[in-house]
Amino acid sequence: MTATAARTSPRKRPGNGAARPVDADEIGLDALVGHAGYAVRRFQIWIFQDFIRTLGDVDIRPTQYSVLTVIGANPGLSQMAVAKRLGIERARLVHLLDSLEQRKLVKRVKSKVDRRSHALHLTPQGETALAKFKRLAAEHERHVEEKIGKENRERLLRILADFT
Amino acid sequence: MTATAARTSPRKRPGNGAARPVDADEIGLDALVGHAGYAVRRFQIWIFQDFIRTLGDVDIRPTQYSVLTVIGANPGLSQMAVAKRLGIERARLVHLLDSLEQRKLVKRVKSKVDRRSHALHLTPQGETALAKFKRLAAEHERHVEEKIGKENRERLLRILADFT
DNA sequence: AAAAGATTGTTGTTGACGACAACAATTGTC
DNA sequence: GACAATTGTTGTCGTCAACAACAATCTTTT
Repeated sequence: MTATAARTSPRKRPGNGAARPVDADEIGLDALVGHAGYAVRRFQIWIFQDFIRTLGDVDIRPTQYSVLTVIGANPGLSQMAVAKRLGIERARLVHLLDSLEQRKLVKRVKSKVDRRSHALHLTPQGETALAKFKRLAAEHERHVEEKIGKENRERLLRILADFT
Repeated sequence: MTATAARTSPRKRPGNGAARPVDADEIGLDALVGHAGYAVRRFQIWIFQDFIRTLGDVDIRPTQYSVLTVIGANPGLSQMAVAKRLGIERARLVHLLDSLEQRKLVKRVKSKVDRRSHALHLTPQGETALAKFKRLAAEHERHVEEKIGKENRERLLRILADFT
């Protein structure tokens, strides 16, 4: 169908200077409810907030967690490799690593193969810290299950598997 | 299971200053692949980029589109009502409306019921423009279908329906 | 081997966005 | 009428993506 069919249908009180106080959820979203992007955005906000709250005591944000996890699973990676794999700008990764290195979780080792690049490694403290982070992240993941349901979460992971 | 079971398993060449150039996608994500948040984040980035590109000619970003859609479907709403409904900070909405009002798509009408608030309306040009935006947004939505599949998209919308 | 081009890490800028805090004008409550 | 709450506004701060520029270092070409 063409879009002319999607008539907007002003609900009520279309007037001009009305603005009677509306009851919050009686507001229609119209075309928005058919858009995956809108639902995904709202969900992502929720999920990130829960992650940040759940990992609040250890002060680790989602992006930091993803960087630590990838380095932990692939020691010796260059910054470029990590950035590409996670879809982060290499400029942004610089600050992330600065922070993680100050906290003694990661160290940059000058590579001898390519003296431009740094080989990234977890420090011993980084390893034990990451283990704790993973425990908390798993707890966060349980919150997701409680929110959307166990089977829905798995369905969602399958649907979006290509994007990881 | 407890998290100690999730042993990280450094893949190969764990040494210290290695950093041999890796082949991009042979990098393991480890724990990340079990996290809904990571997949959702990557998907959201993809979907927003496609939206921005598809609506690039008319220079409309996702948030602007959501604001226009809600106002179009509920003329006369206050800024507070729109902000609450879309989960936007009212402070942020001020700038969004400034921009949309400069482009003559929206107008703020001083409410006579509550002289603190503004009743939001689309201008005539705003109406016709929104119709075009919706057409383009529908095209973007088709891109999503091509990417994840028609039935997967519907499944996803059902799963995340509560967040809209 | 020297010159030209590409890559890596870094620094900086821009703009969208969420979170907060403060404020004037106005409304609601007691 | 005094006092608290709400609405729009302005401002600051920190996160994040997108670029652009740069020095140091490979890689390729000749």
